[in-house]
Amino acid sequence: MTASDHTGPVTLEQPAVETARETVADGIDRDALVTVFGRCTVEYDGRAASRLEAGDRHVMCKPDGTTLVHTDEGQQPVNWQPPGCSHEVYCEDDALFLESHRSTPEERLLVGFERVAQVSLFPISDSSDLTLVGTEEDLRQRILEDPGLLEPGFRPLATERDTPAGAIDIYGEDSVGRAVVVELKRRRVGPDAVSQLRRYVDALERDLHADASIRGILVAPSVTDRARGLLGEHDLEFVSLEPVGEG
Amino acid sequence: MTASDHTGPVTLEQPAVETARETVADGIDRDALVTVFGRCTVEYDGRAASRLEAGDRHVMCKPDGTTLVHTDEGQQPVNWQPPGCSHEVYCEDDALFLESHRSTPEERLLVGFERVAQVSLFPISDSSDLTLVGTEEDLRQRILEDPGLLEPGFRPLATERDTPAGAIDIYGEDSVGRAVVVELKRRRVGPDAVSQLRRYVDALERDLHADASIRGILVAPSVTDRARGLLGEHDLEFVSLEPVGEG
DNA sequence: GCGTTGATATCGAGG
DNA sequence: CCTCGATGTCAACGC
Repeated sequence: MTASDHTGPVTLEQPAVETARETVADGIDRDALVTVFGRCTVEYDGRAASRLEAGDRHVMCKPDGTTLVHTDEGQQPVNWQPPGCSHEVYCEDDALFLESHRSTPEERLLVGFERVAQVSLFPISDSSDLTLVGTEEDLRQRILEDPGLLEPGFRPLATERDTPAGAIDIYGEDSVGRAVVVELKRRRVGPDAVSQLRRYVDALERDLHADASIRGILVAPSVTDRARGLLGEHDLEFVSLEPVGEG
Repeated sequence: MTASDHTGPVTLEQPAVETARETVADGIDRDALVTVFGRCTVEYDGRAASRLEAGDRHVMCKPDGTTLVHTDEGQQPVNWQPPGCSHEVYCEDDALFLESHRSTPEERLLVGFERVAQVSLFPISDSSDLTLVGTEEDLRQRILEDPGLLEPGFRPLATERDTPAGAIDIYGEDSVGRAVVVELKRRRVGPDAVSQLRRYVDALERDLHADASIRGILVAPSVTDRARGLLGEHDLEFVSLEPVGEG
């Protein structure tokens, strides 16, 4: 390893299409992150089908098989292909084509550049992990470490307890020994979460052949009006709690 | 307007941080799409909180306020900020900082480059619209144009019919005049869709004070085993249909 | 592979 | 603004 290994990006501006093709092919071959900017059309066919007429876009091809087509607006790419695809690049009729394909499901993305304004290759290999705080897992830990946050006398007995309807976030007992199903959400909840909790409570009642009713408690920072109504209809309860303290 | 307005991308390689700052600031000011590649740390604080240690990443700032931080892997950015944020750029301790901020909710993304390998400005303004086929809306149109696809004698009466639980995709009557609630899904469905349909049927029964039971039909290409079981438990029906014909 | 659920989901429509 | 549901959701984890 020498200092020359720290090669920076390679950039071509306004390249001829054949030059662009060679450079992109080389980048893909060397597992570089490749970007192409220029005027292009985009076609997708697979889980759905779409077409985008000519316009200026920024295309990124990652060594893991991802392709992203970005315009000047929006967090989401206007078109894309997920990881695991194989990239191909070729010229035809004086245009540069980037094609990204996979099976299961069968889908294909084709980007055709009538004009290439820039091609860049970025040597990149990022091993750093993101540390994230404030997830549903944090909320679970918070309750397991201090079950009294749910209600005085609550005792957790299991997490991820499986039922025919799916896994229960926290299963436990209240101060008088009644079974409790706890469903956690890291943010404000709507009707879906109530239905989900109801499914778990129903499934557990069948599982346990319970004579006494099982309590269901939804834990989240807050709840919408419609969801609160559903909670009442289904005899479910709500406890307000955030994933991190002092939030 | 002259031909010189068709200025291509501006690219700097291995710029000094102050030069990079000026160029990025100029790009943001001129509503260009700005990319910065180099070794950086990333901090986020808002709906959750996260930190990413130093590594090589590709950062994109869009004129609509979006920021995206991409590594060599994954379709999703490792960190980001949604549209509507304000970009800021400054130097401190010989490092280049990109800061993206918004309120409601209060959140902030800070990218600190200890080394900038490339800065690019892309002049871009894309007006082209994506045409997409194979959506839930296509499935609805397909049934409305040929209600017999659902079952012989089905008559649609309304779409988006509102109930206290939300809007029903298609409301209609079967061949003997019974009310039918139709829930559409463009792809294979799990338990959630069954619960959703059950909510709608329940809400409509209350709304209509119906003595006769209301039928609920889930329309999708296919259904998981667990969802099929739930359909049976809840007296709901399933019809297999895809968003596009000959799919 | 499929099934299920979480996510800083994102996005758009509607009130 | 908030609420609600679709998405070519994506991604992780379990089976």
